[in-house]
Amino acid sequence: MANIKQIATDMGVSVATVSNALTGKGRVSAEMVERIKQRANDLGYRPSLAGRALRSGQSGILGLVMPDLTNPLFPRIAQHLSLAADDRHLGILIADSRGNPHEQTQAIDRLLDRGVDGLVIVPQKGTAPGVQRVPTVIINTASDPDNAVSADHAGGGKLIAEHIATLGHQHVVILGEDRVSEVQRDRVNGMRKGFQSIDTVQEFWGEDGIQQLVVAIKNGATAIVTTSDLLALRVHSHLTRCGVVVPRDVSLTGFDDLPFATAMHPMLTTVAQDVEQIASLAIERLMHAIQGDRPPAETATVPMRLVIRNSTSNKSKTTNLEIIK
Amino acid sequence: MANIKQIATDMGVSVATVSNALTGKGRVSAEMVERIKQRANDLGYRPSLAGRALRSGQSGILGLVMPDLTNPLFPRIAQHLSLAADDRHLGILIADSRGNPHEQTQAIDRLLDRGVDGLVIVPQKGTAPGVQRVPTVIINTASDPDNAVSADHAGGGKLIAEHIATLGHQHVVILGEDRVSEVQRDRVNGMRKGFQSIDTVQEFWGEDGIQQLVVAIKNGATAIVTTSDLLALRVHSHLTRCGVVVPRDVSLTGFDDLPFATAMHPMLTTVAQDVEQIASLAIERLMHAIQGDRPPAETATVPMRLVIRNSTSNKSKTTNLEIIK
DNA sequence: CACCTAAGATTAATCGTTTAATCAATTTCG
DNA sequence: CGAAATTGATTAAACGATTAATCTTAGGTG
Repeated sequence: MANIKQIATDMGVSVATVSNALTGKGRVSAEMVERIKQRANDLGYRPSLAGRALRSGQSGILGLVMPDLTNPLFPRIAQHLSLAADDRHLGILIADSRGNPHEQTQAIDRLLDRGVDGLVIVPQKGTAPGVQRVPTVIINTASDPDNAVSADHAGGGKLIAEHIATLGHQHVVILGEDRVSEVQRDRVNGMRKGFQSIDTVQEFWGEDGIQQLVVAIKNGATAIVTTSDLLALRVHSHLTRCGVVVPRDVSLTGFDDLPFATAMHPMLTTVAQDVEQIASLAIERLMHAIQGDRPPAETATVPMRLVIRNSTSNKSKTTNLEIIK
Repeated sequence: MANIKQIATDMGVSVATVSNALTGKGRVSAEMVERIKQRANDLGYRPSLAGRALRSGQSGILGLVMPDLTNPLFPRIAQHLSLAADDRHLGILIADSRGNPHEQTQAIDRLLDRGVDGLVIVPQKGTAPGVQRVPTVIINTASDPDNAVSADHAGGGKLIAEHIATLGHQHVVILGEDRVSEVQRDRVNGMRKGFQSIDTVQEFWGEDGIQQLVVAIKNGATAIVTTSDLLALRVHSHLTRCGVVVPRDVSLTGFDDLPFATAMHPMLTTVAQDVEQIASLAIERLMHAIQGDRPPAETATVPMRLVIRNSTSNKSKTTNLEIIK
């Protein structure tokens, strides 16, 4: 591996001159700069980031902590984070917090030990990682007052609820996945706002909730609004098994716009996060913080986008339908 | 940040002694070791990986190159790789090759520039990254002769085909996603092996292939065997729209056992990769190569596992069914 | 012409760790 | 008892880059 000393001796100058020429600092004659760059290029010289890191105290690496790497959102977040980081010549080191808060702090510590310059944390449900030794940005915890970037989950909930309301539904059920998750609660709260003008709003949670659906439909519910696409797929399966047809008998919505949403039949009406903007905002804030600028303390909220497909339709005419089973 | 020199002056010894005490090398009295460790602990000392990396020439970081971070397999690979790496105190740096071969080499270069000790590459469809400056293991290209770890895609194809054959189907169609992908071709080849005793085997590819399905079914096909779960979900949607009921009218299988496979109705019969074993094998080989052991040159093949659910059933009695549309 | 300035380059320290070479003191053994 | 071996510790170099301080030379100025 070619290093700076190699180039220096080749050109008969000091290492300092080479460093200055390559980084554009200090005073080096234009001609010398040119020759040094040429030589560096010929040698295929790549600066040692280890040497640089040691000297500068900065590793050029950001850590990404996810509650669970199999989280369906992880790929997209990772991808856009990675893209945004590439632009700034940063690397992304990943860590899995394996679904429990204790491992989460361990994961953070591992990254810290590696000398990451900053941290992007998607926190475990119900946890709020405290302030760290390095600049940190939290993703997707709307209620966290600290430096955070989040999709506007409440806004998204409101959006999809209003869509349902506009279609004329008067008896709806909100189905959440997990009460512990702040994100899910935010979504549900937003939905309730969007449903203010509606006669009957029921709220169910989890697997039990799915079981109650058919009864609710018998009692007149014409729309089911869920807090996740996976949940919606599960509901769709369950309803199909029970002879309920979406969207003819009941409208159904998801949340997050996962890849399979378009592969379903009917294609799922859902609400999408602008993951790209969230990622670039996160990196931007991190960079500011790393460079010592005081970051804007408030949470950055990124609007969600309603994606209307075929799983929602006007309120069906028949109020009570014949349910099989 | 506490460093080794700090501890040294605190204890009135040389930095070398501290280093030796902490790493367990060299000769230090047991009592001194104890005291130094104690002090290091009190100070919350964490060795600087940058210093260590510079000195040793090893960064303790592995690079993971994926064809596309949104690849549905990515989360699981990343997770298990991350776990296996943690055990060995290694970090995982991710890079996205953004779907094209050119960016793939760029991604590899970026990781190399960062001084990764090894590379795990899940290659772009149809590409075979050459030998790199650092030990490298390729995942999921069964035909690559070099150091590679792969699920036994052909074996998996054979497995699922035999399952269909056992159910009595005599007219089947194989549906592939993309001809360019070696993995997909391996799967299809395996399927053909499992279908040797069967009367009629048709082979379709891509979106066009989906369109031909209904005609094939009209002509007597009773099972559709696909090379991916996502494709199967899409097929299922399409067939449902056409009034074909799975598995009553036709059996359907996927490949990979993605998370949504159990959320479908019927739950998808598919074949699962043992991602955990692939990941740990990959890391293991990488470690051997990094430590200079000559690695086993041949490809490590990890068997796949048949996951029988509800989307497959015995050949239906009616040979030709009335297709709506 | 003497003096000051600026350009262009060098010297040497520094970041934190590892490790080969060395040294002093103690123990072992013929 | 003296030589040799062993133990416990130190010294100093090295890894590759950055950078403040310094030096040398040439050009400009009064």
